[in-house]
Amino acid sequence: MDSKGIKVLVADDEPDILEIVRYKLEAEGYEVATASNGEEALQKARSVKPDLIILDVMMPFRTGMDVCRMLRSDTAFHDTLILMLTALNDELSQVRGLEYGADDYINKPVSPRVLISRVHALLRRKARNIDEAPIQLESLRIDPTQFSVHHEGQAIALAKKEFELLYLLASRPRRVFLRNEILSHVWGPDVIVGDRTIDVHIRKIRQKLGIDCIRTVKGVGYKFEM
Amino acid sequence: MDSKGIKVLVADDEPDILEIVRYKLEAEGYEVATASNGEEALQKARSVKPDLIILDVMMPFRTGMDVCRMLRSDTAFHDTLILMLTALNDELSQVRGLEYGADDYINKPVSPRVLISRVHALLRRKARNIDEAPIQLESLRIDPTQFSVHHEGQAIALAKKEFELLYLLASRPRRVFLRNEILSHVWGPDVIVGDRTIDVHIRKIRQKLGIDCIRTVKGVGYKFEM
DNA sequence: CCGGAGCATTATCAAATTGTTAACCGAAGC
DNA sequence: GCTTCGGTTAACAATTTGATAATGCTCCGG
Repeated sequence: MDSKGIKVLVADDEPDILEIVRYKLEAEGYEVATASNGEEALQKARSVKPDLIILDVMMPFRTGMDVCRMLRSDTAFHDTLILMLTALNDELSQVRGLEYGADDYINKPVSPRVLISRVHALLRRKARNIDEAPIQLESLRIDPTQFSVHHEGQAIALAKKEFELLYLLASRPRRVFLRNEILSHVWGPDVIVGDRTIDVHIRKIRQKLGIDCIRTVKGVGYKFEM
Repeated sequence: MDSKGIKVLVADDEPDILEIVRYKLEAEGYEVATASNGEEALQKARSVKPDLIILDVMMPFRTGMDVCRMLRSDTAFHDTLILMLTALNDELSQVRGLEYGADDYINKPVSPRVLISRVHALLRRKARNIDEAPIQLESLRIDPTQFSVHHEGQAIALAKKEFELLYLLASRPRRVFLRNEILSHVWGPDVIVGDRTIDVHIRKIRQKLGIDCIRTVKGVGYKFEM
């Protein structure tokens, strides 16, 4: 239940890899910025203020480790996640990446699947630690830290999946979420469930909330709108 | 699931694997073409124009990576999905598969179930290629992210086809779109529908919008103009 | 004025999509 | 072990959408 306006900066000097990673991340709903060298990565980090930075170790102008170290010494990036991509079996850089304060690192070559799942994991971790922002929309309050939903002061009990689904939709009011997106965010990227499963959960949410705030966009998906 | 008219090309030099994959894919309703070496894969790709190509890395005449790279350098295959089958633990080819622009890859041996689910996932993503740029023309706002149209603040509900048609026209104001162009963009390149179908949708849009912003160019097509 | 070409409109029907209910299954609690 | 709850699925109902046919309109040339 993430990727509401979550920004990821990807820095790699290989244009192809950059594009594939961008594609994959965007398919998961993240906002993606890219940089093709260390210097650009620093600049973009400052202008974009991403939640997560994926850094290739080997880059022109500044190495990923350089960038990592500089970001970490800046308090503005204190809780920005950094994921390092290290060269094949270059264990030394793993160590040093860690020393410089990366939150995770992956050995190249890396499959897109693995990368995405690590990204998810990192962001989930961050979300838990830092605390996810409660959403307040008119009289409806959705608080992920308490896992609770209140409407006009009344507590409404939602089951886990129901809550996650509602939280996803409400995290970006009026944006349409395709059924695929919903599946991949609430159920996970590779989970296969039946076609009617989403509907049923939507129905339960509508039923329990008692207010009409989830719109069906036929042939497309669902969106939250008060 | 639909998978109507979706074409998949499978290239592998193992006849048994080829047949199993073909069988599974056809059972899912895909149209399947096969090739048993790299050269043949290239030819078939050009003649069949598949939506997705499954490439074995190790093939005679041309390796899968070779084929992948050649296809990617051809603009006609720019948005053709490529799924690479790599030998077990052949990590090097993973990297290179990525560099050459495969959209995903799977390590052999692969279970048919997994293969099918990856294929589904890839095609779903492709299907969802909404251009995410909202269009704002005077008091009319067309937002593909929200799948919504607003005129002077008022939301106007359009059905999917109507929305896509309007979005196409509005994406290039004052440019005339021929009926063929409209058909191939909104309905797809190979869909055959009657002559009056476009008219009917145009009418519905005009009706719902309430403003006269779609001009008929007799004998030619339609254009958007505020 | 007439007739045809091309488009607009409307009604209608089939297909696609979603809503709803009930039943099932497994895991967590009692 | 029994019960409850959440999650999933299946089956069917309800709704919406898209496509077509039929008909009307309008512009034009003859």
